Order: sequence, then structure tokens, then C-alpha cells
Amino acid sequence: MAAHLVGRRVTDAWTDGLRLREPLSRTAVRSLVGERIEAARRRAKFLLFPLTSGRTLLVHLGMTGNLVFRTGQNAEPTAHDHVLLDLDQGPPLVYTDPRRFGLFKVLTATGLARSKWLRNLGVEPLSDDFDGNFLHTACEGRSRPIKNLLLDGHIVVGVGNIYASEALFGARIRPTTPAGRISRPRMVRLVAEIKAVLQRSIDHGGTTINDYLGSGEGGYFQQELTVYGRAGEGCLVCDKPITNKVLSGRSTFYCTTCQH
DNA sequence: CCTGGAACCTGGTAGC
DNA sequence: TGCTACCAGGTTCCAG
Repeated sequence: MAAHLVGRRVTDAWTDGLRLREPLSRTAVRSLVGERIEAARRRAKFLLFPLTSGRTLLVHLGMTGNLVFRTGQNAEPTAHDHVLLDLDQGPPLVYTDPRRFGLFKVLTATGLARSKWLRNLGVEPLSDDFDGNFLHTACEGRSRPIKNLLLDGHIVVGVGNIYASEALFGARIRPTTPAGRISRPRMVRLVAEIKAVLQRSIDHGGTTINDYLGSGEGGYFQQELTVYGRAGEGCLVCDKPITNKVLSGRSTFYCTTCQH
């Protein structure tokens, strides 16, 4: 996005107006015409595109969303294209999302600062701010299962349901363990595993959920998954069957032998 | 303050 | 074959 979008001016804008995670404003999308995209940034899983007017385009891909240029493999429109931006140079940019869990919003500077989506976000998982001390302190006195806490974006962002199970397996910590009862050294190990899992996934192009594949190439990290989605199959360490337990509404995978 | 569950949405799949 | 019920994910909101 930084390479192909920054510096481009929006010459026309279309939306089907279907509601995403929040209603998608036709007026807001139309107001993008004439704007130039000044930068491409990220915070947590939110994409931020500052515009010439001082406003910012905020995009979240939800679980199935995609931002693609309408060219090559993505040349054909799909039934799930929700926003299309014509640019002064190069192919149009399309926001496509079959399950409409994403966000596409245009915010003023103050709107951005006050946005509920960006307020109260935790630390970036790959930053130096996220270390064993930080996580240990954040978990002090907390009784929630450690896995639930890892999914809580108010503490650390970017750790989704799949990577939480993977990192806890790597650290040999049972997902149900009350967060406040995990020692500092084990938190150091856990943080290292989270960073390693995320970095390896980025290197592999991400994880494509089950058999769902968006346009373009899917991620290849699912080939690397050690516990997620492997209920009943043998643990890669001890060969005992992997357990699947629902923890606050989310499937959680772990080995009852290796993880304590 | 803390916690867990519901809600949002739809394509794929398991089960009848 | 065709229907229905359920599930997946990230995030906020609400009730206990």
C-alpha cells in the first residue's frame, strides 16, 4: 500500500452502501473524491491513510476483508466489492469483504483521536514495549484465563485466536491458567513465543482460515500450525490427542500433557 | 473494576 | 437432493 497508494489522488469513488461492521456512509465515501493519500500506516489491525484535507481513511479488514488493486488476478469485480476508488494513476483500489466484518471510515482529526476503535489500544506485540515484565505486570491480580487476556486488545494488540493457541503451546502454558498465577520467567518465555509466532506468520504470508480463501494468494502459515485446528490429532511433541475447549466463546486448542 | 457472553455477518459444512 | 443448524473470525457492548 505504501508503494502503490501513497501520493495517489482519488478521482472517483463508489460504494454499494451495504453495512460492514458499522454502516458504510455513501457520503463519506463520495467525499474521498479529490483527496490525495499522504501516507499508509498501521496501528493494531487498523490501516490508517492520512489524506490531504487532514482527515484519515480508517480501514479494518475484519476476518475476510481485503484491499486489492483491480488488476491481474483481481481484475474481475466480485459480488463482495463494497468500495471502489478510482485513482489518478494505476488500477482502481477495491475494498472487498464477503462477511462484512470490516470497517471503512473517513474520520476528521478529532474524530480519529476520539475514535472508539483506536482509543485504549494495547501495546504492539512486536515492539520493545511488549516484554515479559510488561505482561507479568498486566496480569497481576487477574483471574481470567491467560488465553482470554492475550486476546484482549486493551493489553496487547495483534494476537488473534489462532496465534494465542499457537504461542501458548510454544510456551507450554495451558490456556486456562489464571493469568495472575504465571511466573515472570514463564511470561518472558510466552512473550518470546508470541513474537516468534507472529513473525513467522508474517514471513509466510499469514494464515488463511480453514478452506476460506480470498482473492489472490492465501497465507501459508496454516501449514505451520502446531495445535490450532488439530483437535484429536497427535501432539507434535508427545503424540497425545490435542484438546479443543471453548474459552469465552472461542475455540482453544492445547495439549493436556505438554501444557501446564 | 472485572469477567464472560452476545452481537455483528455470510459461506462452508455437518447432519438430517 | 435440499433443507437447517452451526461455526469461524475481531471487536464492542452489555449484564452480572
